Amino acid sequence: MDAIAIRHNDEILDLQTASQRGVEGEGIELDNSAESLDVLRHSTAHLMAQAIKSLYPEAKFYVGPVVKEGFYYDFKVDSEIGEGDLKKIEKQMLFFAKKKHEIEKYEISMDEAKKKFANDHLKLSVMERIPSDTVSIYKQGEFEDLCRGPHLPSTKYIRFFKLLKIAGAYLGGDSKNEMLTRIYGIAFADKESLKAHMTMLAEAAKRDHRKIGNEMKLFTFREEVGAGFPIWLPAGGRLRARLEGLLFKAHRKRGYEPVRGPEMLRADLWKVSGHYQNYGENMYFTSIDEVEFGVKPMNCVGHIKVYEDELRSYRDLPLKYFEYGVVHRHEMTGALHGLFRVREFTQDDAHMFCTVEQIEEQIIEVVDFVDKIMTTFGFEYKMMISTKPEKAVGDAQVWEKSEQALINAMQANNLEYEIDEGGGAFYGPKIDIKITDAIGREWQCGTIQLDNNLPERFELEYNDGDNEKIQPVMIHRAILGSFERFIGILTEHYAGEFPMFIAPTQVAIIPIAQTHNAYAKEIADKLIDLGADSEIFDKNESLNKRIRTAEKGRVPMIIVLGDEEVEAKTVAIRDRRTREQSNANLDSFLTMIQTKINEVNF
RNA sequence: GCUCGCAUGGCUCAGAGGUAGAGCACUUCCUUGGUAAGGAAGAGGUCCCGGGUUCAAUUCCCGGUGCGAGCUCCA
Repeated sequence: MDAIAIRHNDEILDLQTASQRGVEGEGIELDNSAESLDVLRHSTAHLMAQAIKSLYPEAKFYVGPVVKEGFYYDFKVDSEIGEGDLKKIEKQMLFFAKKKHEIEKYEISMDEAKKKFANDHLKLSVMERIPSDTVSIYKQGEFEDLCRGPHLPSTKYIRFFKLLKIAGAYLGGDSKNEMLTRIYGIAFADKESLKAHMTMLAEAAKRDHRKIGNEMKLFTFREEVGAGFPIWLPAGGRLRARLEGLLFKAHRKRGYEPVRGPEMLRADLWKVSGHYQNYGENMYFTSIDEVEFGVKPMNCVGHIKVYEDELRSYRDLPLKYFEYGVVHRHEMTGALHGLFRVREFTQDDAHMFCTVEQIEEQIIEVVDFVDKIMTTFGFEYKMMISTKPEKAVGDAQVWEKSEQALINAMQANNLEYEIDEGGGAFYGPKIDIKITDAIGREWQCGTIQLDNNLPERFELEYNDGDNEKIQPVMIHRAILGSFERFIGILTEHYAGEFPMFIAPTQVAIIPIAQTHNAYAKEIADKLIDLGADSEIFDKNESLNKRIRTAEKGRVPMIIVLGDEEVEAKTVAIRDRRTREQSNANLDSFLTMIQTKINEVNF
């Protein structure tokens, strides 16, 4: 296979640039490696621009970068372009690809470039952001574009691509600027990968938690209730309660104490914490007896008040408080999205107060906790450590020690992690947990954040062995993040087919005729004693209909009861997924359910 | 918050300037069925809200609210 680019001193250079500079390096072939796809997608974006230009000669182009999920190009045309035009553009792209245009590169000075694109205000504004004196132009056929590359040697390599969606986007991402048209697309080195990607997208749409949540009656939203305020329906309530229960026990086992702060606290406290000044526009305020109150957007202040309830000794530390904290945040309307982004949600929040020396062991413990939970749900995950940003508060030494503690914890656990330099919060470094779901999508859930700021602001302290007052370190952490978001992710991860231990209903019981109803009820009662929820499908409908209804309800286990079962004290088990049937006696069935429910412990 | 689009029974959707329809779900009756839709009858809608145009608006226009896509934001 031909090389489409080379790696030179850790830099990816296209062949045009390499020959221009007269350098050589390890060849990169056209495959689905990250480097290769980068080049391919970048060139596909250009091919799209070429196609658009030929269809809409007045088109002006802004930027067309490669992003995580493909590429896009922002541009402006006079006529309206809609979803339906994508096919047409794709066709034109194939036409140019088949022409096998060589992609040439040449450099001109910034002044020349400004002249060249004098009547293209979009390109001019791109150039304003380029500090260098010369710019490069890439040319394929008639089409030329200002670009830094790297690009393929020829359009002939572009074959497996798809334009995905069309949307508006502001010039430079600033809503004060004009709106451009953006088309997103994706490209791969081979047909199979493109197909797999398209299948994944279709699968993702099928798994949309808003759709499944509606079908399974997990939750709903109502216009009259307000945007971003979810309503939990009974089935969702059961699922959520199971999750909460499991997690509660897991916290207790690890020495966390349940606490609870009020929903609203006096605004003065939010001034002390700094939220009033820095997060105020996301908060809801009200006034009670002429005193201003703020509805909590976070739980830390409440937990600080728990800490302050007694004089603390180093012997007490670490102190670990947890709360399923209901918080309100004023998210922008455009950001709201199902359960993923709401204005009221419940965090599985905890705060640890400890000494600087204890940071590392605390982190290790949390990381282990995270591992337990995420592997139970079948998520792969990785950690991202974010270090000190430009704007930061606190002692430089504490920063350094904190960051080192995070890295040590990773290494001690042999965990894969990445570092986001300067990505930390202003008050401390953090670890974010990114999970990968069943169809390969990444989600950010948990986070562990060290905080030197709030202990300072609230003047927290403990007495050390010499009876000196020392400021404790505060660690914020959430593992699921929020129940809302996590249940949304779980719904998509499992496509609604929740495993037994969190399913809203564990067993569907289908008595064949009315004479079997008593036996059905008897089993349902026994299941409740085991902590399992069941639903009896005894409506006046055909057996087939009731089995179908139970199947569509995504209940993990279905049992059918008739004369034989009543007589022999057995159940006929139907596996929802395989549609296979088996028989078991009642006791061993109950034991099996109990085992399945209890086998999960975080 | 911004741009664009959408809003019709519980759900999924069709429809027209002259006050509405389908499927599923629901109710009642018949059917008592052994593993993915048995049959019949029936009930149910201020066509999101507020203005405007019109003899007449659910339909056209404006504003609001909610939802969707994207941007932006995310202590």
